[in-house]
Amino acid sequence: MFSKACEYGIKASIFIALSSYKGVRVSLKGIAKEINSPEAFTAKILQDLVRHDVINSIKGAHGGFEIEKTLISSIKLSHIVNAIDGDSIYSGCGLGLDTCDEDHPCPVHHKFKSVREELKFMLENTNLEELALNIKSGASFLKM
Amino acid sequence: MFSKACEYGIKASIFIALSSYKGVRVSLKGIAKEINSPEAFTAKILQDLVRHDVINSIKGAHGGFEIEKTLISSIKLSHIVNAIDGDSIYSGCGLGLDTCDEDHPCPVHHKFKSVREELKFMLENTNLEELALNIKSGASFLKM
DNA sequence: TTTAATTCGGATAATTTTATCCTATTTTTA
DNA sequence: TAAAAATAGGATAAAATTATCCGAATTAAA
Repeated sequence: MFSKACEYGIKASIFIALSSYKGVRVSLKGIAKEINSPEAFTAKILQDLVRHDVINSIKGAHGGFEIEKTLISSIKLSHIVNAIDGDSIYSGCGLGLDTCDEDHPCPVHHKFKSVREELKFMLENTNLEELALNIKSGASFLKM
Repeated sequence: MFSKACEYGIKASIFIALSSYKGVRVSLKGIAKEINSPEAFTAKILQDLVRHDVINSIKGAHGGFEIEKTLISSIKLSHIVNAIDGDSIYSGCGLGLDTCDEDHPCPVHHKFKSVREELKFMLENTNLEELALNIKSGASFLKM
Protein backbone atom coordinates (compact mmCIF):
# COMPACT_ATOMS: atom_id res chain seq x y z
CA MET A 1 0.00 0.00 0.00
CA PHE A 2 2.63 2.49 1.09
CA SER A 3 6.26 2.37 0.05
CA LYS A 4 8.82 1.30 2.64
CA ALA A 5 10.05 4.89 2.68
CA CYS A 6 6.59 6.06 3.60
CA GLU A 7 6.17 3.41 6.28
CA TYR A 8 9.42 4.47 7.90
CA GLY A 9 8.47 8.12 7.52
CA ILE A 10 5.17 7.67 9.32
CA LYS A 11 6.66 5.64 12.15
CA ALA A 12 9.56 8.05 12.56
CA SER A 13 7.22 11.04 12.68
CA ILE A 14 5.12 9.43 15.38
CA PHE A 15 8.17 8.68 17.48
CA ILE A 16 9.53 12.19 17.02
CA ALA A 17 6.15 13.62 18.04
CA LEU A 18 6.11 11.42 21.12
CA SER A 19 9.58 12.54 22.16
CA SER A 20 8.83 16.15 21.42
CA TYR A 21 5.94 16.01 23.90
CA LYS A 22 8.47 14.83 26.45
CA GLY A 23 10.68 17.72 25.44
CA VAL A 24 13.50 15.51 24.23
CA ARG A 25 15.13 15.67 20.87
CA VAL A 26 15.81 12.32 19.20
CA SER A 27 18.76 11.29 17.09
CA LEU A 28 18.68 9.38 13.84
CA LYS A 29 20.17 6.43 15.66
CA GLY A 30 17.49 6.53 18.33
CA ILE A 31 14.74 6.72 15.76
CA ALA A 32 16.03 3.87 13.64
CA LYS A 33 16.35 1.71 16.72
CA GLU A 34 12.89 2.53 17.93
CA ILE A 35 11.10 1.93 14.66
CA ASN A 36 13.33 -0.90 13.50
CA SER A 37 14.50 0.70 10.28
CA PRO A 38 17.81 0.89 8.42
CA GLU A 39 19.64 3.93 9.71
CA ALA A 40 21.07 5.45 6.54
CA PHE A 41 17.88 4.97 4.58
CA THR A 42 15.88 6.49 7.41
CA ALA A 43 18.22 9.50 7.29
CA LYS A 44 17.24 10.18 3.69
CA ILE A 45 13.56 10.03 4.53
CA LEU A 46 13.97 12.34 7.52
CA GLN A 47 15.79 14.83 5.31
CA ASP A 48 12.81 14.70 3.00
CA LEU A 49 10.42 15.37 5.87
CA VAL A 50 12.59 18.26 7.03
CA ARG A 51 12.53 19.79 3.54
CA HIS A 52 8.76 19.46 3.52
CA ASP A 53 8.51 21.13 6.92
CA VAL A 54 6.96 18.12 8.60
CA ILE A 55 9.73 17.84 11.17
CA ASN A 56 12.65 20.02 12.32
CA SER A 57 16.27 19.04 12.47
CA ILE A 58 18.98 20.51 14.65
CA LYS A 59 22.54 19.85 13.57
CA GLY A 60 25.55 19.26 15.74
CA ALA A 61 26.12 17.76 19.15
CA HIS A 62 22.90 17.45 21.11
CA GLY A 63 21.11 17.92 17.84
CA GLY A 64 18.44 15.65 16.47
CA PHE A 65 14.89 15.78 15.28
CA GLU A 66 11.82 17.33 16.83
CA ILE A 67 8.41 18.77 16.07
CA GLU A 68 7.14 21.92 17.66
CA LYS A 69 4.67 20.77 20.31
CA THR A 70 1.93 23.12 19.25
CA LEU A 71 2.10 21.82 15.67
CA ILE A 72 1.85 18.10 16.39
CA SER A 73 -1.91 18.00 16.39
CA SER A 74 -2.09 19.82 13.07
CA ILE A 75 0.22 17.46 11.20
CA LYS A 76 -1.87 14.93 9.31
CA LEU A 77 -0.84 11.59 7.90
CA SER A 78 -1.55 13.05 4.47
CA HIS A 79 1.25 15.58 4.94
CA ILE A 80 3.74 12.81 5.57
CA VAL A 81 2.48 10.57 2.79
CA ASN A 82 2.43 13.46 0.33
CA ALA A 83 5.96 14.48 1.23
CA ILE A 84 7.29 10.99 0.56
CA ASP A 85 5.03 9.16 -1.89
CA GLY A 86 3.09 12.03 -3.39
CA ASP A 87 -0.67 11.82 -3.74
CA SER A 88 -0.81 9.07 -6.34
CA ILE A 89 -2.06 6.62 -3.74
CA TYR A 90 -5.48 8.19 -3.76
CA SER A 91 -5.48 10.41 -6.81
CA GLY A 92 -3.93 8.19 -9.48
CA CYS A 93 -5.89 5.72 -11.61
CA GLY A 94 -6.18 2.26 -10.06
CA LEU A 95 -5.22 0.65 -13.35
CA GLY A 96 -2.56 3.15 -14.36
CA LEU A 97 -4.40 4.93 -17.16
CA ASP A 98 -3.04 8.37 -17.99
CA THR A 99 -6.50 9.85 -18.18
CA CYS A 100 -9.08 8.35 -15.92
CA ASP A 101 -12.01 10.42 -14.73
CA GLU A 102 -15.78 10.49 -14.75
CA ASP A 103 -15.83 11.07 -18.52
CA HIS A 104 -13.26 8.46 -19.37
CA PRO A 105 -13.15 6.00 -16.47
CA CYS A 106 -11.03 2.90 -16.26
CA PRO A 107 -12.92 -0.36 -15.58
CA VAL A 108 -12.56 -0.05 -11.82
CA HIS A 109 -12.85 3.71 -11.51
CA HIS A 110 -16.27 3.77 -9.87
CA LYS A 111 -15.63 0.62 -7.88
CA PHE A 112 -12.54 2.20 -6.38
CA LYS A 113 -14.03 5.56 -5.78
CA SER A 114 -15.24 4.99 -2.25
CA VAL A 115 -12.08 3.13 -1.24
CA ARG A 116 -9.91 5.96 -2.48
CA GLU A 117 -12.10 8.56 -0.86
CA GLU A 118 -12.13 6.77 2.45
CA LEU A 119 -8.36 6.42 2.36
CA LYS A 120 -7.98 10.09 1.52
CA PHE A 121 -10.36 11.12 4.27
CA MET A 122 -8.58 8.94 6.78
CA LEU A 123 -5.14 10.31 5.88
CA GLU A 124 -6.39 13.88 5.99
CA ASN A 125 -8.14 13.43 9.30
CA THR A 126 -5.62 11.49 11.30
CA ASN A 127 -3.07 13.63 13.09
CA LEU A 128 0.23 12.89 14.75
CA GLU A 129 -1.08 13.74 18.19
CA GLU A 130 -3.58 10.92 18.42
CA LEU A 131 -1.12 8.44 16.96
CA ALA A 132 1.55 9.46 19.45
CA LEU A 133 -0.85 9.27 22.39
CA ASN A 134 -1.81 5.73 21.42
CA ILE A 135 1.82 4.72 21.48
CA LYS A 136 2.25 6.39 24.85
CA SER A 137 -0.72 4.61 26.36
CA GLY A 138 0.37 1.27 24.96
CA ALA A 139 -2.65 1.04 22.70
CA SER A 140 -0.45 0.65 19.64
CA PHE A 141 3.13 -0.20 18.76
CA LEU A 142 5.91 0.98 16.48
CA LYS A 143 7.63 -2.35 15.99
CA MET A 144 7.51 -6.17 15.94
CA MET B 1 -1.92 0.76 -5.20
CA PHE B 2 -1.50 -2.28 -7.44
CA SER B 3 1.72 -3.34 -9.09
CA LYS B 4 2.08 -2.75 -12.81
CA ALA B 5 1.88 -6.51 -13.26
CA CYS B 6 -1.46 -6.53 -11.51
CA GLU B 7 -2.77 -3.60 -13.51
CA TYR B 8 -1.90 -5.36 -16.76
CA GLY B 9 -3.34 -8.61 -15.44
CA ILE B 10 -6.69 -7.04 -14.62
CA LYS B 11 -6.95 -5.21 -17.91
CA ALA B 12 -5.91 -8.29 -19.88
CA SER B 13 -8.45 -10.46 -18.08
CA ILE B 14 -11.24 -8.03 -18.87
CA PHE B 15 -10.31 -7.96 -22.53
CA ILE B 16 -10.06 -11.73 -22.71
CA ALA B 17 -13.46 -12.01 -21.06
CA LEU B 18 -14.93 -9.58 -23.55
CA SER B 19 -13.51 -11.51 -26.49
CA SER B 20 -14.59 -14.82 -25.04
CA TYR B 21 -18.18 -13.60 -24.96
CA LYS B 22 -17.81 -12.90 -28.67
CA GLY B 23 -16.42 -16.40 -29.07
CA VAL B 24 -13.04 -15.24 -30.28
CA ARG B 25 -9.71 -16.21 -28.86
CA VAL B 26 -7.18 -13.40 -28.48
CA SER B 27 -3.46 -13.49 -29.00
CA LEU B 28 -0.82 -12.01 -26.75
CA LYS B 29 -0.15 -9.43 -29.42
CA GLY B 30 -3.80 -8.47 -29.61
CA ILE B 31 -4.06 -8.15 -25.85
CA ALA B 32 -0.94 -6.03 -25.46
CA LYS B 33 -2.16 -3.73 -28.20
CA GLU B 34 -5.61 -3.38 -26.69
CA ILE B 35 -4.48 -2.67 -23.15
CA ASN B 36 -1.36 -0.74 -24.09
CA SER B 37 1.12 -2.96 -22.29
CA PRO B 38 4.59 -4.28 -23.10
CA GLU B 39 4.16 -7.56 -24.93
CA ALA B 40 6.80 -9.78 -23.36
CA PHE B 41 6.04 -8.61 -19.85
CA THR B 42 2.35 -9.19 -20.44
CA ALA B 43 3.19 -12.72 -21.59
CA LYS B 44 4.69 -13.49 -18.17
CA ILE B 45 1.64 -12.21 -16.39
CA LEU B 46 -0.71 -14.19 -18.61
CA GLN B 47 1.32 -17.33 -17.88
CA ASP B 48 0.81 -16.61 -14.23
CA LEU B 49 -2.93 -16.24 -14.68
CA VAL B 50 -3.03 -19.49 -16.66
CA ARG B 51 -1.17 -21.31 -13.87
CA HIS B 52 -3.69 -19.93 -11.39
CA ASP B 53 -6.59 -21.07 -13.57
CA VAL B 54 -7.93 -17.58 -14.10
CA ILE B 55 -7.62 -17.82 -17.89
CA ASN B 56 -6.98 -20.59 -20.42
CA SER B 57 -4.30 -20.68 -23.06
CA ILE B 58 -4.27 -22.64 -26.27
CA LYS B 59 -0.93 -23.16 -27.91
CA GLY B 60 -0.14 -23.32 -31.58
CA ALA B 61 -1.57 -21.71 -34.68
CA HIS B 62 -5.00 -20.21 -34.01
CA GLY B 63 -4.22 -20.44 -30.34
CA GLY B 64 -4.50 -17.66 -27.83
CA PHE B 65 -6.20 -16.87 -24.57
CA GLU B 66 -9.79 -17.30 -23.51
CA ILE B 67 -12.06 -17.79 -20.53
CA GLU B 68 -14.89 -20.26 -20.50
CA LYS B 69 -18.03 -18.17 -20.95
CA THR B 70 -19.89 -19.74 -18.06
CA LEU B 71 -17.03 -18.94 -15.68
CA ILE B 72 -16.62 -15.26 -16.47
CA SER B 73 -19.19 -14.09 -13.98
CA SER B 74 -17.62 -16.14 -11.21
CA ILE B 75 -14.12 -14.74 -11.62
CA LYS B 76 -13.62 -11.96 -9.11
CA LEU B 77 -11.00 -9.23 -9.12
CA SER B 78 -9.64 -10.80 -5.96
CA HIS B 79 -8.73 -13.95 -7.88
CA ILE B 80 -6.64 -11.96 -10.32
CA VAL B 81 -5.03 -9.77 -7.67
CA ASN B 82 -4.26 -12.76 -5.49
CA ALA B 83 -2.70 -14.64 -8.39
CA ILE B 84 -0.34 -11.79 -9.18
CA ASP B 85 0.24 -9.67 -6.05
CA GLY B 86 -0.92 -12.02 -3.33
CA ASP B 87 -3.22 -10.77 -0.62
CA SER B 88 -0.79 -8.40 1.07
CA ILE B 89 -2.72 -5.43 -0.27
CA TYR B 90 -5.50 -5.96 2.22
CA SER B 91 -4.09 -8.44 4.70
CA GLY B 92 -0.62 -7.03 5.37
CA CYS B 93 0.13 -4.37 7.97
CA GLY B 94 -0.13 -0.83 6.63
CA LEU B 95 3.18 0.07 8.26
CA GLY B 96 4.97 -3.17 7.50
CA LEU B 97 5.05 -4.66 11.00
CA ASP B 98 5.56 -8.41 11.08
CA THR B 99 2.88 -8.87 13.69
CA CYS B 100 0.03 -6.45 13.57
CA ASP B 101 -3.36 -7.47 14.86
CA GLU B 102 -6.00 -6.50 17.40
CA ASP B 103 -3.69 -7.43 20.27
CA HIS B 104 -0.61 -5.76 18.92
CA PRO B 105 -1.75 -3.13 16.42
CA CYS B 106 0.45 -0.75 14.50
CA PRO B 107 -0.40 2.95 14.91
CA VAL B 108 -2.71 2.98 11.92
CA HIS B 109 -4.19 -0.49 12.30
CA HIS B 110 -7.66 0.61 13.36
CA LYS B 111 -7.64 3.64 11.14
CA PHE B 112 -6.94 1.45 8.15
CA LYS B 113 -9.33 -1.26 9.06
CA SER B 114 -12.35 0.01 7.19
CA VAL B 115 -10.32 1.01 4.17
CA ARG B 116 -8.78 -2.45 3.94
CA GLU B 117 -12.11 -4.12 4.48
CA GLU B 118 -13.83 -2.04 1.87
CA LEU B 119 -11.06 -2.79 -0.60
CA LYS B 120 -11.28 -6.48 0.18
CA PHE B 121 -15.06 -6.49 -0.18
CA MET B 122 -14.86 -4.63 -3.45
CA LEU B 123 -12.29 -7.02 -4.92
CA GLU B 124 -14.22 -10.05 -3.77
CA ASN B 125 -17.51 -8.76 -5.11
CA THR B 126 -16.55 -7.40 -8.48
CA ASN B 127 -16.57 -9.96 -11.25
CA LEU B 128 -15.18 -9.99 -14.75
CA GLU B 129 -18.61 -10.07 -16.35
CA GLU B 130 -19.69 -6.65 -15.16
CA LEU B 131 -16.32 -5.15 -16.00
CA ALA B 132 -16.41 -6.61 -19.50
CA LEU B 133 -19.98 -5.42 -20.10
CA ASN B 134 -19.01 -1.89 -19.14
CA ILE B 135 -16.24 -1.94 -21.71
CA LYS B 136 -18.65 -3.29 -24.30
CA SER B 137 -21.22 -0.57 -23.64
CA GLY B 138 -18.59 2.13 -23.73
CA ALA B 139 -19.11 2.97 -20.06
CA SER B 140 -15.44 2.38 -19.30
CA PHE B 141 -12.14 2.08 -21.13
CA LEU B 142 -9.04 -0.08 -21.16
CA LYS B 143 -6.58 2.53 -22.31
CA MET B 144 -5.53 6.18 -22.67
C1' DT C 1 39.94 25.87 20.50
C1' DT C 2 39.72 21.26 20.09
C1' DT C 3 36.87 17.28 20.26
C1' DA C 4 32.84 14.69 20.02
C1' DA C 5 28.18 14.26 18.49
C1' DT C 6 25.28 15.20 15.15
C1' DT C 7 22.74 16.02 10.54
C1' DC C 8 23.58 16.65 5.37
C1' DG C 9 24.59 15.13 0.97
C1' DG C 10 26.88 12.68 -2.68
C1' DA C 11 28.31 8.21 -4.44
C1' DT C 12 27.50 3.58 -4.71
C1' DA C 13 25.49 -1.02 -4.02
C1' DA C 14 21.79 -4.51 -3.47
C1' DT C 15 17.28 -5.87 -4.34
C1' DT C 16 12.92 -5.87 -6.53
C1' DT C 17 10.08 -4.73 -10.24
C1' DT C 18 9.45 -4.01 -14.91
C1' DA C 19 10.76 -5.07 -19.46
C1' DT C 20 13.11 -7.44 -23.44
C1' DC C 21 15.08 -11.19 -26.24
C1' DC C 22 15.63 -15.58 -27.94
C1' DT C 23 14.77 -20.40 -28.37
C1' DA C 24 11.77 -24.39 -27.56
C1' DT C 25 7.41 -26.42 -27.94
C1' DT C 26 2.82 -27.06 -29.59
C1' DT C 27 -0.78 -27.07 -33.01
C1' DT C 28 -3.17 -26.02 -37.25
C1' DT C 29 -3.20 -25.85 -42.04
C1' DA C 30 -1.45 -26.18 -46.59
C1' DT D 1 5.18 -33.72 -43.55
C1' DA D 2 6.69 -29.11 -43.70
C1' DA D 3 5.68 -24.46 -42.66
C1' DA D 4 3.51 -20.98 -40.12
C1' DA D 5 1.37 -19.22 -36.00
C1' DA D 6 1.07 -19.31 -31.37
C1' DT D 7 2.26 -19.83 -26.26
C1' DA D 8 6.07 -21.32 -22.73
C1' DG D 9 10.05 -20.45 -20.45
C1' DG D 10 14.86 -19.30 -19.50
C1' DA D 11 18.31 -15.70 -19.63
C1' DT D 12 19.25 -11.10 -19.46
C1' DA D 13 18.71 -6.06 -19.14
C1' DA D 14 16.77 -1.65 -17.55
C1' DA D 15 14.63 1.03 -14.12
C1' DA D 16 12.97 1.94 -9.64
C1' DT D 17 13.22 1.21 -4.86
C1' DT D 18 15.64 0.18 -0.84
C1' DA D 19 19.89 0.26 1.57
C1' DT D 20 24.85 1.38 2.74
C1' DC D 21 29.13 4.11 3.08
C1' DC D 22 31.80 7.98 3.79
C1' DG D 23 33.31 12.61 4.06
C1' DA D 24 31.59 17.49 4.86
C1' DA D 25 29.35 20.76 7.64
C1' DT D 26 27.49 22.23 12.02
C1' DT D 27 27.10 22.76 16.90
C1' DA D 28 27.63 22.03 21.90
C1' DA D 29 30.62 21.16 25.53
C1' DA D 30 35.04 20.19 27.64
